[in-house]
Amino acid sequence: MFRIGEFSRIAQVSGRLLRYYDEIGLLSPEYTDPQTGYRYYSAHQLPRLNRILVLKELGLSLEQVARLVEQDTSVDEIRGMLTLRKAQIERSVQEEMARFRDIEARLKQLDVHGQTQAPDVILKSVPAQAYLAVREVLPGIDAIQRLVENIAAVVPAAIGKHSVSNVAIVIYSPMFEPEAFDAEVGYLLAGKTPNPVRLSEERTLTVRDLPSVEAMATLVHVGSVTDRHSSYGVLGAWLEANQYHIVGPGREIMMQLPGRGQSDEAVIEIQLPVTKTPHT
Amino acid sequence: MFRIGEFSRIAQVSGRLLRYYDEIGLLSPEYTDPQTGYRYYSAHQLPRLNRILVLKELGLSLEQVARLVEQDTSVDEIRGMLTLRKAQIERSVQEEMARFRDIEARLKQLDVHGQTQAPDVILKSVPAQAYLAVREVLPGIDAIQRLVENIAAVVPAAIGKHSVSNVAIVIYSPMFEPEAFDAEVGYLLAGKTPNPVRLSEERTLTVRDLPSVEAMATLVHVGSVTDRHSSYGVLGAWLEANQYHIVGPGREIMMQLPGRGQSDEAVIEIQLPVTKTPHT
DNA sequence: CTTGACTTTGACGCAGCGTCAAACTGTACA
DNA sequence: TGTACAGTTTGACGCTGCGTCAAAGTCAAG
Repeated sequence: MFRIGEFSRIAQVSGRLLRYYDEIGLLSPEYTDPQTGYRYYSAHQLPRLNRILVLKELGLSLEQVARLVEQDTSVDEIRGMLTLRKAQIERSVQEEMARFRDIEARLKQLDVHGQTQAPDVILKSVPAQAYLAVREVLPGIDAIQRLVENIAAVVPAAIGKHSVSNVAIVIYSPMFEPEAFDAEVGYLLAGKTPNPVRLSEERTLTVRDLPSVEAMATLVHVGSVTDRHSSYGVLGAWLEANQYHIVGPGREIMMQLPGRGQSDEAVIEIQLPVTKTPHT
Repeated sequence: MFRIGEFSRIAQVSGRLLRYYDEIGLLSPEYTDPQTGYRYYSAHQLPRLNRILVLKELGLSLEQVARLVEQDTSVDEIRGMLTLRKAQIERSVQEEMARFRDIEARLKQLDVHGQTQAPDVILKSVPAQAYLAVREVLPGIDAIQRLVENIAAVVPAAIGKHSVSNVAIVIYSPMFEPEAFDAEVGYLLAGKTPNPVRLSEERTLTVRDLPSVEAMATLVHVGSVTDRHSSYGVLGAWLEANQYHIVGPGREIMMQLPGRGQSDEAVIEIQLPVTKTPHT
């Protein structure tokens, strides 16, 4: 019989660990003196402790380890837990390697451009959204901008400030036709769905539904509304580097409209629906 | 300006996270109402939040993230932290893959033998140890066993129970010569170094030094002293599976001597010094 | 009997929030 | 103008697996 100090030296573990395992019932000393509380371990408990240690090193939780070291655990259950853990490891290795590549890309960017200020791309899923908008083919980006301002001036007043959230644009035309934008412009809705809003003789905003998107590569553009292309460039580079490609119409959410003084900074979240490119 | 709820929906994070980041000074709202404590966030804070989120996803601690998002952090420091993290990831991937292989081996063992009771191999380093022993070439395992019993009966009484720890055997002959064991037998010492002990006319135990070993593959054998070979088999299989090979004399530490009733179970830790086999 | 090495229980700390709980605030509607 | 309800505040505990004191009790040697 060993006292806790000697036993811990033999097994190369700390006394605190042994006390903790006793506390949670994972490994109790063979005998505990009821007077003094002193713990006495036997050499026969070493195999159990060792098994606990190796299972723990495999990354299993102590709760799982506790199940596995009970001898009444069926072989099937053991197999199940190990198989599960194996799958977890596979996933975590994949994730770690993705992080690794991401860090490498950032380091390369640091070396090449010396810049640390590129906006960050975030991959997220967005839910379906009610949308009060009008779809049109517009002759240029400034036409869109005027329409946005027009809508921003009229709509909140018409249906109540509290039931709209942000101005959003959905761009259906391929990115590279600057002369004929096929786009939807309008407000994302927050509260209950309102009636259509007449903007002018030719334009009426109606309620539509923006579908949910599982994987949306997004980035927040801050600055002038006219130089969004740089942000699109960053997004495009990210897609390429991370093996994604575009699978639908992009969106732009105007988190903050530019001030009328025209030099005020706008904040726009650019969103592109994507899927993982099957890697060769 | 958004209140915390809307801002958290926009950024796809929980309100609790935003409050926590405020608390630790990582991201504070642009304005906090001094009367009510209400937090008001601006769209311009989204890029910072997003940067925090991606850096966190890279596995950096919030403390590190806090450094990186301060704009007065030098490019070199950023490079250093990312490079460090990259190295960490490499290590952790290696470890995960080792665990993966270990689990696979255990699953295979489950399938083939249906057994869950094989003793567990533990890799550890052992420190140098004072050792009171005699070295001899013995004609067989039972001769060793008798010598062990002889020593166990004489030595503790001679130099005091408290200054010895366990009987140990060091085996210098290659494992496969059952007829001529070149071995050291004696006691590991705990307290101060004693004088030599005369065991019989021909045999005297002297104090030596067991060198420290960095990597020792160990396993605890429980049962009869005569069937240690099965445990050696397990150890050998482990070495092969994990790409280790033996680089020195093995040891056996008798954690628990067998009872005189001869059927009593002994507990022996078998130790083999190893190094990693360079993989092709 | 004293001393010094060991051991006991108890408590806090860690990282990064999730998850209540109790008490306020803001606002839409009647 | 009152009220109901949704949103917000601070505060606290929980989680995982122990490491690290601290104060108080125990053991064995001299």
